[in-house]
Amino acid sequence: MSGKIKEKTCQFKLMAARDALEVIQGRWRFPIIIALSDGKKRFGELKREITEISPKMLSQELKSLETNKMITRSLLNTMPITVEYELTPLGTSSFKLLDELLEWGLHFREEIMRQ
Amino acid sequence: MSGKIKEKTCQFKLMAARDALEVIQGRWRFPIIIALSDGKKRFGELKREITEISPKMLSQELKSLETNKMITRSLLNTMPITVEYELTPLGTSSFKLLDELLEWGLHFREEIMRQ
DNA sequence: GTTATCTATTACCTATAGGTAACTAGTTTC
DNA sequence: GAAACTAGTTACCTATAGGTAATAGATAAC
Repeated sequence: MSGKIKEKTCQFKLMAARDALEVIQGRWRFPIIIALSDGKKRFGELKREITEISPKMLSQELKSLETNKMITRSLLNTMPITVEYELTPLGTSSFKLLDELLEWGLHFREEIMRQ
Repeated sequence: MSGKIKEKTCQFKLMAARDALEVIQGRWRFPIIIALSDGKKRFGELKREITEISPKMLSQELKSLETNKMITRSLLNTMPITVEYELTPLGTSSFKLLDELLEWGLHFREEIMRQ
C-alpha cells in the first residue's frame, strides 16, 4: 500500500504530485537534468550531448527549468559570449525521484516485454 | 549525484525513464491509481471519487492503464451489469515511485513558495 | 570579406491531450 | 411509462507539446 498518499485530505497531496510531474514531464526535462548532473554546462555542450534536441526546444526547456528554480543561468563575459547552466540544490534534490523513475521504468519494461 | 543514471550507455536508461513517465503522466493516471490503491472499484465509484473526471476521460485512461498491464478489468454478471477495476502487481509496484513523486512534490512546493 | 561559432528567436505546422455535451442500451424503481 | 442507475461512446472543439527551417547579431578565424 502507498504509505504517504491516501491518509485523507488527499487533494493537497494530489496537487503536490501533479506539481512534481509538471516539472519533470515532457520529452526533454529529464535528459537535460541528467546532462547537468555532472556539473555546469554551456548551451552548445548541452545541444551536442542531447543529440536530437533542437535549439528552440533546448532554449524553451532551459527557461522553464530556470523558472522552476531547478537550474541557474550565468552569462559569462567571454568572447564570444558563453552561457553556463547549473543545477540548483532544488534541482539536485530531484535525483532520488529520477532514480526511482529509472528503476521502475526498467522493472516496467521487463514486465511488459515478457508478454 | 545520481547513482544509477549516467554510468555510460545512458540511452537505454533514458528510454526506461521515458517509458515510466509515459505510464504515470497526464492529469488522471496518478489519481486513478491512488483511488485503486485501497482495493478494487467499479466505474461509477471511481467516477464519484475522482470528482472532476468526465466519463470519457475515465474510460480512456482505464483502457490505457489496462493496456499497460497496470490494472485488470472484470465484467461481473450482476443486474445491472457492473465492472470492477483492480491494480495488478505491476500496478502496485509503482507505489514507491508515486510516493517519491509526492514527497518531492511537497519539497518542491515548499521551496518554490518561499520565494 | 566570407565563413564558422556563440546563443538563441521566429514563423509555421501537426499531433496529441483534454474538455464539453449529447447520446446509447439495458435494468430497475416509482 | 418516466426517471434513474449501470458503463460507457461519439462528435466536436481548444490548447498545448513538439517538430522543422530560417533567421539574428556578435565575434573570431581564415
